[in-house]
Amino acid sequence: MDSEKAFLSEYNINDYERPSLTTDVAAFMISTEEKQNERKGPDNKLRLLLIKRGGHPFKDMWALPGGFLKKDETIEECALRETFEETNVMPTALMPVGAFSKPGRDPRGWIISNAFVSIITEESVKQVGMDDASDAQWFSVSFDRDDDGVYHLSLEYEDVLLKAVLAEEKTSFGRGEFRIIDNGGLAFDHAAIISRALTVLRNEAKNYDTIFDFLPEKFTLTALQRVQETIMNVSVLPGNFRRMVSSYVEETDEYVKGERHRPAKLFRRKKQ
Amino acid sequence: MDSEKAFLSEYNINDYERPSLTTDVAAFMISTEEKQNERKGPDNKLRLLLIKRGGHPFKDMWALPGGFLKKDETIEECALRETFEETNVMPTALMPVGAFSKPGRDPRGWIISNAFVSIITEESVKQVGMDDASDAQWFSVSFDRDDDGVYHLSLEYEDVLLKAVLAEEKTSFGRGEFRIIDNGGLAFDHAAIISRALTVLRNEAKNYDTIFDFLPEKFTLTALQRVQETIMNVSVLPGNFRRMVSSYVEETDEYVKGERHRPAKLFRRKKQ
DNA sequence: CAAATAGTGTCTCTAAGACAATATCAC
DNA sequence: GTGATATTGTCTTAGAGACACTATTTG
Repeated sequence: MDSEKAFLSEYNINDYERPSLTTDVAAFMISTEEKQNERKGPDNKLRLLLIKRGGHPFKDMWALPGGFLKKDETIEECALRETFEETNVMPTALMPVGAFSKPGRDPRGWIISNAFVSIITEESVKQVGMDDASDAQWFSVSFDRDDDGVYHLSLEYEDVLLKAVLAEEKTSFGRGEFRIIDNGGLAFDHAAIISRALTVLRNEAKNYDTIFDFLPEKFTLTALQRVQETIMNVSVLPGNFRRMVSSYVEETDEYVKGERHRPAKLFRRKKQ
Repeated sequence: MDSEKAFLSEYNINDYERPSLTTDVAAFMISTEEKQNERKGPDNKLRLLLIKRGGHPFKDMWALPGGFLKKDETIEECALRETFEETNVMPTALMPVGAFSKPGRDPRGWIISNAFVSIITEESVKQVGMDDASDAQWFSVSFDRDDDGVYHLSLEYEDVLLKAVLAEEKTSFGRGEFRIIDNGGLAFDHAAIISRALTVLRNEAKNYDTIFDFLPEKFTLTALQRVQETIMNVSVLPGNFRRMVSSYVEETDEYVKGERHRPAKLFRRKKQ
């Protein structure tokens, strides 16, 4: 096919106008709040990694980590690289959330973003050791639909409270699209990206397949249950939960001792 | 915030190297093959819309409809526009499949594609009236996993037979990624896009929510069942299917008469 | 022993699969 | 009537929710 070679040598990609392409990453973690009262187990919270923007636009507002795609990398590689550069946290798992392309979503111009959900284990966060004065912080997440069908996304870190309000527009498929009513102090359209990311995460957590990424290799079934409950914002009876995940995990012969109650056996994910 | 205004007036997006962005659309239809024997109902086939490439690269090979994103349109609008321009078919529903960004996927250069699944009703195809000599044709689809875990994608239209072979690479999430072993005559990485699109479509069809988009407003339950069975490549007992979709549909008082058997009541989708 | 979590067993309810039986048309 | 699909009902089974009960640790 010499004519194909000839075509390609003539072809100049710069003849056409092009957008910029970014990735944004909604990195979630489950944090274990240490016991506030004696004899009580830990409390779990779903947390989202945000960075305070140091430059324009949206200077000093909070945003998802992410940045511009470089040549010779995939968007997944870009998402990992940017997250690590900006927060020092390296995600272990990435899941696509979708593309955001509405004209005007970025005041700098024609910029399309491909967004991802990622999952970080508490272990790896502790290793990084996040500075309180850092620009990157873990915000606790709450996301609910009120009786009028309006969604409220609240993100909280120490004395910073971001409260965004969104409406869901039905598209031809079941998959809804979020329209921002109040961005609550979040940069760009990140309130909508976060809402969609949470929806994707919850949908995925139904399969008992995603939730393992929040935990270290060996874990107790109770820890696994707390992860599930925290993501889905539901509560399950322990007996039923154990039955439901039983086919996804296998025993080890190790135990967690030293707690003020019966030791729990450690499990690991079963490689099907 | 005058400093933000100042920043934006200084900002020149052309200072950075950018990719080109395209959309590709995997448009599916269920075709009703007319009865080959007397007294027998119609046979259904899942079909995919492909176009024969008129120019380089991959000249004369078959590809998904799609094209470059224009300024001031969303990627969804681009997907609809390009599909209509290239095939004269206007999709009624679009569902995102993901972004394809592996370097080298397009010989013209740095080009990222966002792919969609779309669904076309047989009705609207008949209205368009597709020419046999046209560059756009509906290929019947078969997609199966053999015992070795290798996927075989076969697309057939008259005497054209495209047989692609793919492997599934597990990613950190459940969602697999398809690697092309043999593109079977499909342009670019479209064999992988089609495989992923079929996976997304099948996953979605489980909800009894997507399948209505394949049919006109009023339909018989048997027609609905054939759609479901064709997409999922399974067969269901009629009684059970009726029970399962009963909450998604509502009766009309119209019937389809003139067939050689008991007339079937027409149903419509229930607006929940 | 008390308090707490770990872990097991069982009842119930529901949704889905199998299958049988009846209904109504064209010819 | 015959052959076809339409439509309804019932039996069975698998899985999830509710709940009660036992086990094992620390203080």
